[in-house]
Amino acid sequence: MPYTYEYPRPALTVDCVVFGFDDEALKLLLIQRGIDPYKGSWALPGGFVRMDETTETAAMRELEEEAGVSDIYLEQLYTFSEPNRDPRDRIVSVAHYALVKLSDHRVTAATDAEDVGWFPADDPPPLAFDHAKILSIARDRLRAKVRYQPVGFELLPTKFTLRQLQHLYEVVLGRELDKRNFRKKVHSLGILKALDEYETGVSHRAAQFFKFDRAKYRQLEKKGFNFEI
Amino acid sequence: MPYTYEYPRPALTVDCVVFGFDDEALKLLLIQRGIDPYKGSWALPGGFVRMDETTETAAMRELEEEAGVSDIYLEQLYTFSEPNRDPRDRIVSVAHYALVKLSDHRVTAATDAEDVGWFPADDPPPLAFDHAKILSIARDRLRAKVRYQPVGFELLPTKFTLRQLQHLYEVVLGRELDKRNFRKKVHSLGILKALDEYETGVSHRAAQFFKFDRAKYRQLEKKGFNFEI
DNA sequence: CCAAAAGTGTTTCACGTACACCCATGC
DNA sequence: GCATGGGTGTACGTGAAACACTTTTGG
Repeated sequence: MPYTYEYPRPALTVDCVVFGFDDEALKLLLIQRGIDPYKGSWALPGGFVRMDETTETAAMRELEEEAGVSDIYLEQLYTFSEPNRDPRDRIVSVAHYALVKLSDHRVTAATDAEDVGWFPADDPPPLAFDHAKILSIARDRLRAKVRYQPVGFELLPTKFTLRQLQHLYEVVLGRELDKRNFRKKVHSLGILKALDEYETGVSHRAAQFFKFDRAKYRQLEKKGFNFEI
Repeated sequence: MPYTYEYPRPALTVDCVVFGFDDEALKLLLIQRGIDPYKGSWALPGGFVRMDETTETAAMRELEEEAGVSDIYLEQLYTFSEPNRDPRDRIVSVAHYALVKLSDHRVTAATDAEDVGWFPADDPPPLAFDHAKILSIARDRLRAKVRYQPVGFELLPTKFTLRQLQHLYEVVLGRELDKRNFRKKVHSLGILKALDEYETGVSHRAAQFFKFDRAKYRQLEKKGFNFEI
């Protein structure tokens, strides 16, 4: 125990709320804890912050280590500091939230985790610590953010149909959208590029695939927009 | 040095960006550091988080201790964790921002502070550590928040004129607003109560005083609104 | 030919924006 | 009486919202 300080210090951890989308529902990445406390419970991936990294770096590292997930969109959410949020010790946690393309990420359990998996973000299993509260705040943030930032796209595969995009917005916002108004709005933003490719093997008219216009997408990300649909 | 741990821990502090409004400009509360590092420099008020308090509690306590400011609106802003942001040690800081009625708060220097004062938020003196960056993020947040939350009111005295309210919005948003449209919008929100009181001693028609309808104000705070003016 | 989803325009209404004059008060 | 800011209404344009039918494909 070589680390000694004049005053007591809380331990500092990160937790990650990782959202994915599978064309049906919004999913949440959880790990099953392999150690106490809450051994066997499902929890948000996360861990201790090292002395040479920012919390964002720590969050990315933990996701890679615990779930094999890398190269994702991630940002800071909120810092949770209630003195008794962890039964062991005073632990302050900086929560982050992340968006991934589910199709690109096969998850694999690793250090400190017995298992890892995707669960419905609106109906997860009981969570360890105060993770249910963290999740709730992350859902609110995603719902708010989707209205003025094109973050929704982080959740879709590179090529996608307008139906997929609309369904994603419907799931995140929790209500149905009008097809014509949705398409009008999305096209008016000018961030989609139509591909010369269509769905195959569907028993109805094949939908066209789209991808993003990266330049315009970044531009819009910066100045924000108003998705009032 | 009685506090030892198995792994190294960053120190945890809070910093506070306190905004005030004096009918002219947006002001910022700063303390002059009485101890090294950056002794003599101006800095955001703040200090170490104790083991039995949340960061919000710590922020309130430090404001009371260092500047004699209490009973204010305060919320968490962002956590800064760059490993070299403090030259002494690895210090992670949870920044908060606060809004106060300038007229209600005479500030007084105290512990660890040589002096304390209000400075123009858009043109402060050179700041210690990474506090200029923290201030910049706080200003962005205030500008964004004022559009969908009635936070502006936290900055005004209990009784105020529509002119004062409009001027506050002009200062925060950084542009002039149309008087008639502003009044139409504010009245349509229904959160003001006209008082039977008027300015005195002014060499022009006396303006009417208003205060908030607390109930409707809280309601609107919860569900947000759209101040697109 | 039937089921299933793709794709496409127009009308209506709410709200943001621009804009000019009379009123009350102190000096 | 004049300088100063308080207080008021209307017309226009943009953008969100509501809404129905034809097209394509597989079985």
